[in-house]
Amino acid sequence: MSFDKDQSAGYVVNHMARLFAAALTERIKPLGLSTGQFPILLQLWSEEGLTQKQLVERLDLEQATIANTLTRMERDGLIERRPHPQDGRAQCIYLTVKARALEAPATDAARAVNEAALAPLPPVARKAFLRVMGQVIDALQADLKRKGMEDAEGSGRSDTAS
Amino acid sequence: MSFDKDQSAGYVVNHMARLFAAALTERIKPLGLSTGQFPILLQLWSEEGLTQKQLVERLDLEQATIANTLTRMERDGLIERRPHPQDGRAQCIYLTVKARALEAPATDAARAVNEAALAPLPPVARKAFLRVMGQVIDALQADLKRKGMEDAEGSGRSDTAS
DNA sequence: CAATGATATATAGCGTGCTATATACATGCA
DNA sequence: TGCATGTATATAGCACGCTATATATCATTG
Repeated sequence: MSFDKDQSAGYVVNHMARLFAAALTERIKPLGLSTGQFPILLQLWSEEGLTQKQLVERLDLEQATIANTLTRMERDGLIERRPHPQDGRAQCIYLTVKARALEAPATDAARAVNEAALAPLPPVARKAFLRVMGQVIDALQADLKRKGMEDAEGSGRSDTAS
Repeated sequence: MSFDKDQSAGYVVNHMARLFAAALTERIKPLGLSTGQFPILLQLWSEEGLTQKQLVERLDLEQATIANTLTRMERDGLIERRPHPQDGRAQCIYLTVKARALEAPATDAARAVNEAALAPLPPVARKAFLRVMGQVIDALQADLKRKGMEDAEGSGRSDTAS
């Protein structure tokens, strides 16, 4: 019957995610960074010269999302796109000196956010929290995959209706 | 030193939130609804005729966000904005017949998403998960409040620097 | 009653993420 | 070689959420 949003996992997760984003924004805005750039920077700090395709494979984001974020990062002087030596369609993404210098302060900022968010939880509960979120992520990915297949089949055969 | 995104609460929460949104979108798109409309509908299903201000107070969203979503909902034939009888600045938001009819299927869809997401968790763990998320939300809100005050003070007095 | 300040809503502008589609280059096969 | 197909990136267009600001009305006070 009734639907209490504060008891709905989806609602609470969304709210929590927006608060995480706000807290991270507060801390990295002074560095000239924004939240969407963070995952890409994280990847490039550990492995530079990747193509956009490789970034897409490593981050759980769509190609178009990454392309747009890269454009903003180029505009902001964080990355350079250099032509790929073998493949004329591809580009290799390199960090600027400026972006390389931000690794320590930016990861410190992210750690501070996590620390603030998990402050009320003892270490064991923190690990449990991450583990549970991993399970939920897996369950949702399975659900999306299942749903996608159902919908694709349904258009060809209609005997699944009964 | 290293920063593993899959061990970072902020990253994982963001990922999980996007999956929740995708799963809900799959299920309510056939109803002609989108995720951002959901919290507003939930509120109006239980209490119609509210003003925008009252919605802002009840939902953890900014006024501008709600105003824009209401405009899209009006466009989609889900709500009507009627002038407030006493206050010429305000409007009362009413659901259309169409929107009222969507309560059962839409809340069913949301319940199905939560069920799919929490499927791997036994009931006790589900409750614990919600409880922990509540704690994290409180901690982040406290952090944002603290941060906001610090920044405001800092511009007036500089003796906090040492 | 007029001016001032507060309040309700709207708008501008941006970042993030998505789907769908266009474009440009690569590759493989007739 | 040339054409079809595939792949890497770009672009269009949208929803959602935010901050900052404009506008219109209310309420208060001189």
